[in-house]
Order: sequence, then structure tokens, then C-alpha cells
Amino acid sequence: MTPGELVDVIANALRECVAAGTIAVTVEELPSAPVVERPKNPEHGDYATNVAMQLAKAAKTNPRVIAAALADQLAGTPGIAGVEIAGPGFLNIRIEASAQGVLARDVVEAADNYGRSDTLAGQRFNVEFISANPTGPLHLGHTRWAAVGDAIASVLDAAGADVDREFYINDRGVQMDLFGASIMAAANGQDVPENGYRGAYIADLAAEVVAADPDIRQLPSDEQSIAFREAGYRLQLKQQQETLNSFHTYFDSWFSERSLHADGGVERALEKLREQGHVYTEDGAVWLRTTDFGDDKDRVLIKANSDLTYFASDCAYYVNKRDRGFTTCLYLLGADHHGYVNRLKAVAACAGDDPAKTIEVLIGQLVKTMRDGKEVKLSKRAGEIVTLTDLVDEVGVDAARYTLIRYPADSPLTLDLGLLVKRSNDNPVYYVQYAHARISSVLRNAAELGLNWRDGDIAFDPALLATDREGELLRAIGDFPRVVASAAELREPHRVARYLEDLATAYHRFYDTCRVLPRGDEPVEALHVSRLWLCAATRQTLSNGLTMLGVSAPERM
RNA sequence: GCCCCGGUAGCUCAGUCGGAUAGAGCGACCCCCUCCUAAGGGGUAGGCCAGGUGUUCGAUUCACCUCCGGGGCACCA
Repeated sequence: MTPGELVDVIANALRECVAAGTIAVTVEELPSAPVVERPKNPEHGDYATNVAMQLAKAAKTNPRVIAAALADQLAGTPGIAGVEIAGPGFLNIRIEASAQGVLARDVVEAADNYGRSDTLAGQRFNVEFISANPTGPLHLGHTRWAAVGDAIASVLDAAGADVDREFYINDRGVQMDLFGASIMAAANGQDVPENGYRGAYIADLAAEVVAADPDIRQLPSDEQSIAFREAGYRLQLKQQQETLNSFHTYFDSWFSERSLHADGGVERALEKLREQGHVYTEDGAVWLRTTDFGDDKDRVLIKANSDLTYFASDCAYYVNKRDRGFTTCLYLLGADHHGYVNRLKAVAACAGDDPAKTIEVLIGQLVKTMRDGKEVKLSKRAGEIVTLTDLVDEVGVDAARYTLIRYPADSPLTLDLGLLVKRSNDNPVYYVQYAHARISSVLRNAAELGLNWRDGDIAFDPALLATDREGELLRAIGDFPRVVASAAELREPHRVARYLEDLATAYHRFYDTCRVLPRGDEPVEALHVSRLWLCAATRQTLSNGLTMLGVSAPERM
């Protein structure tokens, strides 16, 4: 019996208690999904529920009285071995080994689908993340979202949502012009322009552009700057794309800001906002009255000099996303953008949407990087950049991704690069991967012994998976769907990582005390076969979880 | 000044709607391989959950205040 099934069993039992009058509340006061948790203390049973305490107030009785009524109702339910009332009114429930053990077979048969659900079915998410300017390499600040954003998208997908990963290319505006001018200056051996870009990569880009087009330097200054900008843009964007590919982060679309301007998207969006009646002109500029919807101040769309603001692009981009049919636009932004939250929501409201439904902004706190106890500053100006590529070169994709994903994105994170490299073998990712490799090894050995656990003569018998360690492992496996669903709902993929660590621990503990394969001349028995099913189920769950995080599940280590 | 995030073991951090004795990894110390991967398992030490007030059967969790860190306030992009 899985926790999900147990929830249903308890919910039914509660309704029957109410019908029989043994619990004095109305059906409406019952929780639709009573909380079922796994107690830390094994003496408290396999599962526990606090529903009696929650109903005590409505029923105006002692929680233990309610717990007793529920316990009577649950006793005798197939699969339930025992029910005890404990403490202030907890109900501790024990599951029969056979009812718990069938999960091993269910998981193996579900295969890649184990853990998937339809809790978010019907929702279309646009998950936008990174969205760096194409004016430099991706650095560690982008890396956190490269890993976490991708994992959020995967987790949403596992929960049944329709998900697009999108990278918004800020390929328009002053920064792009500065970028072009900086490359041109480097190519011609001139000083870096004011506020321009420094760093070795600018010189590298300049050299590459000139190598591909030696005549570029003959162009008049204005044209040359644009030519360098466009050539540098193509190279830099390509490099970003390759970097992300190497980091196993793949986007469904690379959305160009320029395209919004080229195809009239900006005009259409402005028109839409006008129709909704939130646009006005003042001091020669055109404004959006975002203060109608909780923003601190109104925002300029078109400056007095008739230039469009970046904010105008933001509005057009939002309208464009909605036109493409996305029900929820997820923006994954850095902490330095938190001031945008209210104005983005105001944009949605100005466009006639309910921002509570269509916009969701997740703010990722900054990653502070240390090396040997000293802070490493990320400074494009100074040219000292810890790039995503550097990180991957140092610690590998799996370790880098996993390390970034296992912490919630909304808490500040300190990474010591030196430590990360030095202790790479102690990184939790290897602990989880090792469990997967270890199981793979056991299954390989079984195959070499000619032991056909899956459809051989000796049948799987769930009742044989009856030791404490086997029970722990089964319950850990059984938690996976709930963990994935809550990770999706809360947009917190770190829960999956932490869960995998717990699952790996449960497996290692099981392995330590439960012999799986027959040794020496021992005959193959149902216990061996049943434990192999349990191993296979564990491996499948580990693999599904790691895949969701974009981390590989190795057969050997 | 206003807004956002954080303060939990020596270090880095978990701990959805309030629950039983606050957890993990690393670091320290001690055990466990004639047998399926020891990148493993078991154990010891280490805590005023920043501080205060309130809400209640019960607060690390919720509310308010204070202190300490990080980030943000543009007709910049």
C-alpha cells in the first residue's frame, strides 16, 4: 500500500465514522486528503496521521476519542496490520509486508513513468530562465538557474504539465551597441570605450571576427561598429548555446527581443494595453499606469525622445507569451531583479489578465563563490569571470548541476570552489549515483548467474520483503510520487535531490544487512528473486529522479 | 526611508499547510569487508533553531517588533 492509497483509505474511514456518528463532525469538515507522514521514530509505525487532532476542535472532543473511533474503523482493513493511538492523538499505522512489497513490482512495471502524475495536467507553462545578454560568457550567476530552471521544468513536466523552456535573448539596445564598439576597439588596438566591455574574451571575439572577415576594418566607423556587433553577437550566442548544451540544459526556444520589434509585436502589445485603458501621455513620454495594480510608480513605455524603453519590450514579450497560449508564465530571475515582480504582475493586470494565475516570478538568491576561504568576485568589467564552462571543467556536469539543485533557489548559497573540487568524491551526487551503480552491479551479477528474476520459474513474493530494512526501503520508494508532485507544486526541485539522498541511504542500509544474491552453491529461492525486484525498483526510482535533475545515472563507477 | 531573501551543530545547509526525542553531508573520534562495488554501514561528541512578545493543547514553523548579513529602488539595459 502506498502512502497515496493510505490517504484514500483513511479518508473513506473518516466518512464512514461520520456516517455512523462515531465522529461528531460534518462531512464538509473532513479534510479531503488527510495528512499521512512517515514518522522518524520506527516505534511510531510505518505511517502516522494527525487527523484526529485536527478534527478535535470541530468535534469539540478529546483528539484521542476521535483517534479511537478512526482506529476501530481502520482495524481489519486489508493491508493494514495494526493501528495504535499514541501521544496526544496520533494514529500510528503499520502496513502488512505483502501489501507494502507489491510496490516493488508496480514500480518496475511502471518503469520510466514511476513518479509521474497528472496533478498539473492541462496547464501550459512557459519557463523562462537565464536570459543573459549575448554580450559575454555565461557566468556562475547564470549557472544556478541553468541547473535549477531546467529541473523545475522537468518536475513540472513530470507532474503532467505542458512545459516550454525559453531563453530570452536581450539582443537589442545600448548594451549591444557597447558590445560592438568594444570589440571594434579591441580589433583596432584602441582603448576600451567608456562603460565598455573588458576581458580577454572581447579580444578573442575581435580576433575571430577579423579572421573571418579581414576587410571589416576597412568599413567606416559607424558601419564597422555595427558589423562587429552583429558578428560578435552571432559568435557569443553560439558560444552560450554550446555551453548550455554541454551543461545538458536544452531550450525549446531562443526568443529574440529584436523579433518583437521586427514583427510588430511591440505595437500590438501597446495597442492592447491602450484598449484596456491604462496608457497615458505625460511630460512628452508615454506611460503605463501600473500603479493601478500595486506597482510603486507608473512606468515609461516610450521616452520623450520617442525611444522605446526596455520595459516596452517586457510588456510586448508578456503579451506574446500569452498569445502563444501559455496559461502560466514563469520568470526565473536573480535577486537583483526582484523589483520587477510587482511591475510584471501589473503588466499582466493591465493586459486584462489575472496575474495571480498567469504570472509567477521566482527569485533566485545570489551565489557567493569562495576559493580557499576568499570570495571570488564576478566582474565582467575587470574581466575576472568564473564562467559556467570553468565550473564544469573543474567539477563536471553532474556534480555542478547537483550541487546547485540540492539547495532551494530562494536561499543564498555559498560555494567554495576549492572545496567542491577537493571533496568531489564526497559530494552527495556521488553517494546517490553510487547507489545506482551498486544496484546495477548486483543486477549484472544476477544475470551472469543466469538468474532470471523477472520472468523465471520462481515468482516474486511481496510478503518475503519483511525485514525492517526492506520496509524502510519500500516506504522510501513509495514516497517518490508525493515528493515529485510537491516539488512541482512548490517549484522546488531540491526536494527531489534531498529525497534521492534519503532513498540512497535506505538502499545502502538494506544492502548492508540483506543479502540479495545466493552465494556459492546456494539454490535460488523466492527471497533472492523478491529482493532483486526490490533492487530493480530502487534503481528505477533513482534513475527517474536523477534524470529529472539532469544528472546521469551511471551503471558503473 | 521603502521593498525582497536569509540568520538552525565547527563549516555548508535540509526541515510545504504548526506536531512526538530538531536532521544530513563535510570536519573530529571509535567500530565493521574469507561473501553481491567500503564512493558503503554502525556509533560517539557537537544546538538558547539570532533575540523578544503574542496566537494555542502544542511554535524552528504563524503574526508583530528588534538586532545582524545579502540584494533592490531609474525616461539604465
